Amino acid sequence: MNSTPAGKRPGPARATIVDVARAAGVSRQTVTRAVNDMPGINPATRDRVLAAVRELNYHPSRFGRGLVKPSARTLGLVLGDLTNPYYADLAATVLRLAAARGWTVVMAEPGSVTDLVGGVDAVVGFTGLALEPPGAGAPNLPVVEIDPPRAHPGHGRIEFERWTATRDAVRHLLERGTRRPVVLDMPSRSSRGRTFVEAFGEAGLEAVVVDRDTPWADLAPLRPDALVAFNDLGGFRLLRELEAHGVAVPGQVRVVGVDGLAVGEFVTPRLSTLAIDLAEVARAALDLVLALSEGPGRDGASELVRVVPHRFLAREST
Amino acid sequence: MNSTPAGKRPGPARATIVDVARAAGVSRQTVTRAVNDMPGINPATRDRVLAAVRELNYHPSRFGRGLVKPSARTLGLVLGDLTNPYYADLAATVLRLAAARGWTVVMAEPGSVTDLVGGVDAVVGFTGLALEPPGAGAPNLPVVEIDPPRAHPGHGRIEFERWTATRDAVRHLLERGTRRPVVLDMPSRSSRGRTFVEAFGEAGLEAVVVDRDTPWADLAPLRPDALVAFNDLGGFRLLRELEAHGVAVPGQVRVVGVDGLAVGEFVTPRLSTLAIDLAEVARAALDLVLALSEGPGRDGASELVRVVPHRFLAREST
DNA sequence: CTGAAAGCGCTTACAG
DNA sequence: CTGAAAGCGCTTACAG
Repeated sequence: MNSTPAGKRPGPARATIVDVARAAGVSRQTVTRAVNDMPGINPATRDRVLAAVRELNYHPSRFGRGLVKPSARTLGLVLGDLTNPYYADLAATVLRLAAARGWTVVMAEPGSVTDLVGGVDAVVGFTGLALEPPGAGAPNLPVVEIDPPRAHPGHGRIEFERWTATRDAVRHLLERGTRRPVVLDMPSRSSRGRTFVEAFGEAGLEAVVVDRDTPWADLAPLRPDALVAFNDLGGFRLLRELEAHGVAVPGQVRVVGVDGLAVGEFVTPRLSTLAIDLAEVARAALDLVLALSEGPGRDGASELVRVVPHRFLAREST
Repeated sequence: MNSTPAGKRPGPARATIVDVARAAGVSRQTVTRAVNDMPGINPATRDRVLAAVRELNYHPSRFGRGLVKPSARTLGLVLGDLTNPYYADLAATVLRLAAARGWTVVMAEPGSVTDLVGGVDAVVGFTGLALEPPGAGAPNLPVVEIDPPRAHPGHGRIEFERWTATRDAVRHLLERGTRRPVVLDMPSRSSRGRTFVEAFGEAGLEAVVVDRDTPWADLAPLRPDALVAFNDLGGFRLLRELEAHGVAVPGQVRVVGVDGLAVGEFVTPRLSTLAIDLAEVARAALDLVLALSEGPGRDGASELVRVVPHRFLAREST
């Protein structure tokens, strides 16, 4: 009498709208009306349907529903290791903002971005170059990249403005007597590192650039009086090493980080840093994604970029 | 000749499998074969189809696909504010493990858990009591709760074993001369707080319990010589306040946290803490979810629980 | 207030 | 190697 194999069910098969309709003795769309709280349904009927819903433990399939109403949007959030509070803080804000806008958020690491394609309606994050899908050409999705090493045509972009804050930091360091600054950077050189080197240059100082993970043992021979860490986490590491070696901070060596992590308030001495308002980054990224998702004409390429400024936070380590 | 409204398209409508089939001059299932890299297709045909795929920027709808193959599983991860490294670290591990198992992870905050119901195939996390959906009865989903305040029938559960580590911590504190311990806890009293109070009791000491956010100004009158923070973040806060007030740690007051955050290594003095292996928690939770998702018989309720032990990490603050 | 029909985009047997 | 048919679970007009 029905199309299912009949008799014993193979397992805990989820109840469908048809099961509920049958149990309540109504049609499928009456179930829809009751479940989705739509008008034009007899209260008694609704109650009967909801009772059946409860009884059968029915939950609408997201697939069936998604097929029909394209409104349920899913955002792919691509971030580095959440173990780094910088990414975690950003994720926290994006999550909150996305939920407020009715989006669902799927998380992925840069390595598994391609799993996202086809599963989400838009992508936000530090996608890097991992975005190129293997076989099927570039994804048609709205993509917003945060602080990408280089612009990607067609993608939205959140750019970090570092000049003002970096100059502030350099001026601050100079005022405290810095003469031999060392900048710790990635082997491939980052925008943050270059900006610091240039700013020092403007001030008449030539900064030495070394690898971001260089231990103090290898730093000491350079006799630095200021260390620019690659990020706050690196700054924490430096602070610890300096303390272990009995080097006074900021007395002998000043240390500045980049990111503006909240935990920087808890280390000793508290870490001076180039902070960025992660909430603003998240907000800008989400706005851009929305614009890309809905806006039809993409003529003004300038529309695709949002700029968020850093600011220098002088705490105790400088 | 086709069923679409014809003529001008309303917007950037996504290409469907039918569009690709028409463009490549093949049937729908040949497109499926090419896109999903299935056997039994002429290489030339496949190339032609893939060319059309690229041209039309086609990506299979996750809804159409999901409707047919129930294999693409989605995990709902419910955690508190990722700003707390404890949750962030856990999220990082779950993400990695879930990806390895082929699951997609949707994140939600405890407040918006109900958005998840119907959108995911299982739920893991600190769901608390927020799990009760408003109208539609309890969800039929496999649910694994992490360290829940109380057991929830039918749900899987990751339990934290605190006794051993707590006794170790108390013994350690006593050896250092602790006589007036204060435990900072939630107003509603937590398992961690109660365990400490009992362990101190076993050792013949009566611990004073105060609110987790009590400032040092209100703590000082109690003349404590050991402070058990609610978690590591609270421990950091205490460390800072103590330093600001010129109180020696661990000389005058010993401080111990709970969580075992990696950043605890960077504060001064480094925070002693009750650590838990978050990777093990994540692994246990995922295993349980898998068992609940597939295992048919739920007779042995003992099967639904996994226990993960804390261990005491003596660092510098005690 | 309620229901019969059509269709969303895809895949899985089943024929050729 | 390729295609016609059926169906996954749901909602949206359209009739009654």
